[in-house]
Amino acid sequence: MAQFDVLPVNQIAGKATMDSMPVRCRSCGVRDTALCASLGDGELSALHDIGRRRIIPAGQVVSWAGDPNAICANIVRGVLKVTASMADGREQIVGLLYSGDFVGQLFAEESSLTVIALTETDLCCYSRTSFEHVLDDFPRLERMLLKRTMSSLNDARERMLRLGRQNAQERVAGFILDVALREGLEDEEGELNVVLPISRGEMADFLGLTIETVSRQLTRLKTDGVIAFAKGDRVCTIPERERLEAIVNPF
Amino acid sequence: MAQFDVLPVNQIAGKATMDSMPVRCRSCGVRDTALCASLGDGELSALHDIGRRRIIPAGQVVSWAGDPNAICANIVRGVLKVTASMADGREQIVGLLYSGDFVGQLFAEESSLTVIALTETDLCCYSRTSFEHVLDDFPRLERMLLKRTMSSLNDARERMLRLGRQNAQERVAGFILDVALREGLEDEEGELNVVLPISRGEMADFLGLTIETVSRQLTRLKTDGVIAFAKGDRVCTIPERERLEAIVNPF
DNA sequence: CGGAACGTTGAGCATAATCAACGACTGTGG
DNA sequence: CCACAGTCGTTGATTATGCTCAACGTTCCG
Repeated sequence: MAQFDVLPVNQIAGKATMDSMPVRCRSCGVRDTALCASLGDGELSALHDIGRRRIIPAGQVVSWAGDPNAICANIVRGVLKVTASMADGREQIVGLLYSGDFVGQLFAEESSLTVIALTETDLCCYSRTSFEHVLDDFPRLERMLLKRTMSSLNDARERMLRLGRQNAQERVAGFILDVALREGLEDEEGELNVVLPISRGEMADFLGLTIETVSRQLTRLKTDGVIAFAKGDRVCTIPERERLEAIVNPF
Repeated sequence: MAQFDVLPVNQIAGKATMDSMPVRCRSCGVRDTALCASLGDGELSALHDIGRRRIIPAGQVVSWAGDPNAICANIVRGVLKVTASMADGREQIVGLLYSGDFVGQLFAEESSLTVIALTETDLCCYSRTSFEHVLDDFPRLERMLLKRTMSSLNDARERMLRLGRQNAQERVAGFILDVALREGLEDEEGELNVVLPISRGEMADFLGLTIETVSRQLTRLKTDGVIAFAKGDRVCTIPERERLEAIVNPF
C-alpha cells in the first residue's frame, strides 16, 4: 500500500520532465557510460521496462557456471569477477568488470562461467531473452554491444599473452600498472596512487599464480622501490611509472 | 581486350540465374557457413561488391600488429594464426581461424595483433570501413557477427583457464582433443584420426610452452598409448577418446 | 579471549625452461 | 649423383622458476 504512494509520484515526476526519460534512469550514474548511452532519452524506456535494480552484497554469486543463462545486466556500481574453473577446483579469473560494463553472454542457453561480486554491487538486471528482443529494435544498442564485445575479445587476447608468456614478476607488475592506468590518481608530487580492487588471492587467480608467489613479487617490487604500500595492503603508490613499465615490457 | 570477353559473360551468367546471386559467391565453399549465411542470395551483392578474393601462400603475413587496421575478411579455405607478441620476441598464438571464420577487428584504427597464414589460404577480403558500412544496412549480418564475437570471447576465456591453470600434459592433451573434436574422423575401428594443423613450434606458441616440452609430452602420451602417430608427425590417432578426456579434466 | 581471514616469509621440491646434441627429411647446387 | 645447409622433431643434462607445505604476524569480529 505504501508502494501506491511512491510509484505514481515517480511516474508523474518522469512525465513532468521535457522528455520521457524514466525516473530510475535519470539519476543513474552510468547513464552515459553503459550501453544505455547508445539510446536517446526517449528510447530508454525500452530497457527500463525490462530492467530491475538489484543490490548484490560482496562475495555473493550473481550467476553460476552450468546454470541456465537467464540474466544479463549493466553494472551501476561495484566490481565483479568472472571465473572459469576445473572439476578439481582450480580457478582462473577470466575477467574483471567495473561500473558501466555489461555482464552476461547473450544467445547461449547455458552459461559456462561463474560471476561473483567482489564489492557490494548495484546491477541493472534484464532477462536475457527480453534484452535480446530489445536489441532487435535498437541498432545503435546492438552496435555498441558489438564494439564492446570486440574490445573485450582484444583484452582477453592480450591477457593470453600474459598468462602464456610472462613470468611472475611481469604479471604482477603488469596488473598493478593496468589498474593504476584505469583507476589511479596522481597526487601533488606526481606519484600515482591506486587502490587495488582485489585481494592477494584474487590477484593470484587473475594472474595464474599462487598467493605466495604474488606476495613475494609484491615485496620484491616494494624492496626495489618500484611501489610502496600505505594504509594497509590495498593502497599502492607508484613513485615512477616508467620503472613499472620497464618491468612489464622489457627489451 | 580479352577481359572484355570474359567479364560480360560472367555478368550474363549471373543474371541468367533465377536470383541475383553474384557468380563468385554462387560457387563459394563457405556461402552457408561464413557470415554470408546471414544474407539472402539477393543481398549478397552488397558484400560481393566490396570484396576481393586473395590467395595467401603459407607463411605469409596477412596483417601486422601496429599497422593501420585496414582490412577484414572471410576465410574461404585454409588456416590462419592470430598472434600477440612482446618487444623481446616472446610470442603467443591467441587464436586459430579456419574456413568460414571471420578475420579482423572492426571499429579499431590500429590492429594490435598479427595474422599469418599457416597453410595456403583463400580469403574474401573487404576494406574494414566498407564492411562496417555494409553492417549498417544488414542487421542480420551484424547479429551473426555479434554472436560469433561473443562465442570467440567465450573460447578465449576458456583458453585463459588453460594457460593459467593447466600443466603441460593437460595443455597438450587438451589441444589434441580440441582439434580431434573439431576436425577428426572416426575410422572403421572406432578410432579417432586427425591431422594436426600446426607444427610443434606453433603448438608451443599456442599452449604457452616450449617446443621441447610439447615434444616430450607428445612422446609421453605416445608411450602411454593414449595417442599414436602414423605417416609423419602430423597424423594422429586416438584409440580411446575417454583416456584423453580423463587427462584433460581430472578429478 | 579465541578463531577466522588475510598476508608474509622460509625451506624444499617439482615442473618446465634452457642449453646442447643428434636424427630424419627436403631442397639446392656442384 | 652426392654433399650441404636448413628445417623440423626428439632426447638428454642441468638449471631456474614458481609451487607446496609450514609457520607465523596482523586485523577484525564474535
